[in-house]
Amino acid sequence: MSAIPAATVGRLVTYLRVLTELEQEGVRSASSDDLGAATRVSAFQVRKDLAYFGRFGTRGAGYTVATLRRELRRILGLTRPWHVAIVGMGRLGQALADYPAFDRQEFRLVAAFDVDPAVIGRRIGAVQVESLASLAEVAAERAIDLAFLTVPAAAAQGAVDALAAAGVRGILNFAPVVVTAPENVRVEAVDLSAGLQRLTYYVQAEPATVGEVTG
Amino acid sequence: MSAIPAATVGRLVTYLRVLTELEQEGVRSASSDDLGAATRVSAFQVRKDLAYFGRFGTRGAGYTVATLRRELRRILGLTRPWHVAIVGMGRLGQALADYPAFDRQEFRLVAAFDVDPAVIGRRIGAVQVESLASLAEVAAERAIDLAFLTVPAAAAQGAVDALAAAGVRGILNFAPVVVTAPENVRVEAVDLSAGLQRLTYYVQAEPATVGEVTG
DNA sequence: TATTGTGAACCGGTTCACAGCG
DNA sequence: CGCTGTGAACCGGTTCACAATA
Repeated sequence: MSAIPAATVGRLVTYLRVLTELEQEGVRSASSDDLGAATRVSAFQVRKDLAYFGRFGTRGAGYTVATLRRELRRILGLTRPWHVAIVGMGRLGQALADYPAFDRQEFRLVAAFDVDPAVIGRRIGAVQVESLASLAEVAAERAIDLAFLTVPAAAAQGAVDALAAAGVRGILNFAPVVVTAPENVRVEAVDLSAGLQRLTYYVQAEPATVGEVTG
Repeated sequence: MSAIPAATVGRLVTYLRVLTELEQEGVRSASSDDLGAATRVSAFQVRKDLAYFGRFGTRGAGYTVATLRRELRRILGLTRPWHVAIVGMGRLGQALADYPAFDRQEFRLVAAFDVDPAVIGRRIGAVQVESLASLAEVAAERAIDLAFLTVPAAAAQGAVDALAAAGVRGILNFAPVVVTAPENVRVEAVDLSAGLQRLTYYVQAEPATVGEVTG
């Protein structure tokens, strides 16, 4: 009932990965126990997560790998190609242009933008870098669905506004700032520096295992 | 009491960011309301998060920016320099070598490793790429605390094992796999492809805003 | 018999209201 | 008087036990 927990969506992604591996290895079926072991999640949790979306298993036998994989791909929206743009062609943006997912069918890099005249015009990966000023025009023309946002923190909010105005539906934000977007634009953060700082917290807090209050 | 919620640790990082900005702008004090507005968190939550670690505010007046910032840096373990290595010098590893945090004091890039002879020996950023085989030796010599793991998914678990054996305490895992590490080694994931797939889930699930069950 | 699917119990994080205090 | 600090209420996600069933 009601909405799906965000944590569930995150786990679906990892189940799908495992199923893809299993399929490649020729494994035909897997139990919630198997999936749980591979993803470090309890078998209860696996079943509950899947139950939000329907009944995919066979009692007594588990899940058919190919079927469940297909269902998860459908649930996660991976059955149609997504047009992706990279905004900000610094080091990180350039590295992302070679992201292996762009070789497969689901994600297609269709544009790259920057404000720096020294970068604009250069061909990187499959695309040529264009001026951010042409975003609206290009977004309409090539039906950009999603964007990788790899601009400096100070420029992130402005870029989000421009992307939202251009009709982009989802943004993967690599900039270390909290940005605000309209209701109809989804932002997911991939935050390296936050991860790094969480890491130092836990590492220095050891050996108390889970982060003792230092008082 | 007991352990600190992981979500709290994540939010501390964003509070710290905001405090750093405020300090640069010359702002002297901030209320939990101010911090909450800037980080998109309720003021209640801000106060509760901080209360896990002590009393940092002044009733009626809010928090002194400089003081709270110093305390959060201490709590997050950012008062001493951390020695970081990058394992896997593909595109992403190379991009990370230029990560701005390495210009500041808290994080120092002290080594870079790869298995590819074509890359070993090349100077990238502040370091020269070394063979992964020399990890144990180099880790001891340069007191590597943390590692950025940017190897292919298939190589990730092996690298984690090697890093753990070499005494590395924390790993920022960029590979799209769930890895297992000993108790005393903390792993934080920075997972681009997972973020991308969560994004497609939410974007396709619109316009039902929070992801309606499709049945 | 083995394993799923699920209502109910549990637990922990978030929200809240207000007491405490500068 | 304003804003923090916090015990209690609330809510939602996780865990669990077991009924359903191939």
